[in-house]
Amino acid sequence: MPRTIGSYSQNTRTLVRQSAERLFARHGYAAVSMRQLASDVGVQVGTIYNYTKDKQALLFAIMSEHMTELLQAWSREWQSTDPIDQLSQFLNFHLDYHLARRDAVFIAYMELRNLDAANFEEIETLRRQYEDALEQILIAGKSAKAFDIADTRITTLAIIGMLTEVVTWYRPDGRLKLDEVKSHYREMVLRMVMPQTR
Amino acid sequence: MPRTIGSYSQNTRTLVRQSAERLFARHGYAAVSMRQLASDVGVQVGTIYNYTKDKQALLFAIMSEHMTELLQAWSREWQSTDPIDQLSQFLNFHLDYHLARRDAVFIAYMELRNLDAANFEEIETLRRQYEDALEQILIAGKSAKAFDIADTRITTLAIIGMLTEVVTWYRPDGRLKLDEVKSHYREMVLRMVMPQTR
DNA sequence: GTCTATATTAAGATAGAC
DNA sequence: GTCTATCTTAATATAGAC
Repeated sequence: MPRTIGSYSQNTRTLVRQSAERLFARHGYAAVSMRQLASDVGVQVGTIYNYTKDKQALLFAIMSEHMTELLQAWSREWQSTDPIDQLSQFLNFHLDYHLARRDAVFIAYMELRNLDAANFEEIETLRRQYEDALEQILIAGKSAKAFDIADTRITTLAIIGMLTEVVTWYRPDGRLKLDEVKSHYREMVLRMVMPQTR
Repeated sequence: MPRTIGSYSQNTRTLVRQSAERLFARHGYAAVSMRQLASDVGVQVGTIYNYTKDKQALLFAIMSEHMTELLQAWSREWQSTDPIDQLSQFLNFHLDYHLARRDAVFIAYMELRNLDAANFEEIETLRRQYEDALEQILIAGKSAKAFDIADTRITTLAIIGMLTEVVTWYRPDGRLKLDEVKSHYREMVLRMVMPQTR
């Protein structure tokens, strides 16, 4: 039987990337050896170096592409001009995207310490851009008096912290369905930012 | 000049512990070698093994003592019976305690992957107890109709996620004073749980 | 593109002298 | 209690054959 083009066998570059992402997320960058990675891919260690300059480049590629794709995906996603809708869209987008890419997310949050100084700066810039995307929504909503927020920066960080924490415990077969989780978070975040009469 | 008892020179056991906590927090458990640790303490590597069975025992001791002390400190702290006061006390306590012990906190959140299975279970149990301490406050407040909370477990995790995230960015010389940070978070959390008329 | 073999360095841990 | 010396294993990375 002839090989179906590009279907049966993934190329090694892809496999290296997938294995690295999974292993780094599970055991941590520093704890994973190039031999372990090679064994997981199913090649010998020398082969890995055909696809990456060194171990650091592998980590940086994973984090950098993750952050870039995250920013691109959000820029494609958002459209509404109503502050509340924008915020809801962001919450849904963030949870969907992060839960679908748990390994990359985990790495992006946990492995900052293991980046070279130059690589660290680049990733931090991207992360900052993502935080700013949310803060812009809060700022616009505050100007329009749709939101009542004392400090948009703090609120931005609080919301992202609270949302990202979901990645550490959510399981598809857990007590709550994803839609329930999303609606709970939507309610909590809206309460945080909407004008109140207490 | 005679040595002042217990003042000038800390004993090696203490130094090993302090160095390990700082180095593990900065570089990650897996990335720190016993030689690096010894050098930081100012002894040779053989000496380290007079104070720990192995590297894993060092990590477990740091995490286990941190979690135990955290739980003890909270049990000493809380007293009020009014739900809103209890929650405010928890927020203040959590931020004060976590910001004062950033290294241990960082390790306790980042290095779970590097614990042996048995050690992991033990730490998870302690962490769960701490989460439960907050959830008990929310449950009691909900029963007393002081709080309006759809799902106390989700709200517990959201609050802890949002508070702990502060550790990653707060700096004593930053834009906001600690008291300002605390009051912003108090406001956000109270909005999340208080009955609303929107 | 992958393998084997190897260079080099460093890791965790222990034994025994002082 | 600390040091030096050492065992053993494993790490990153490269060279060169197939």
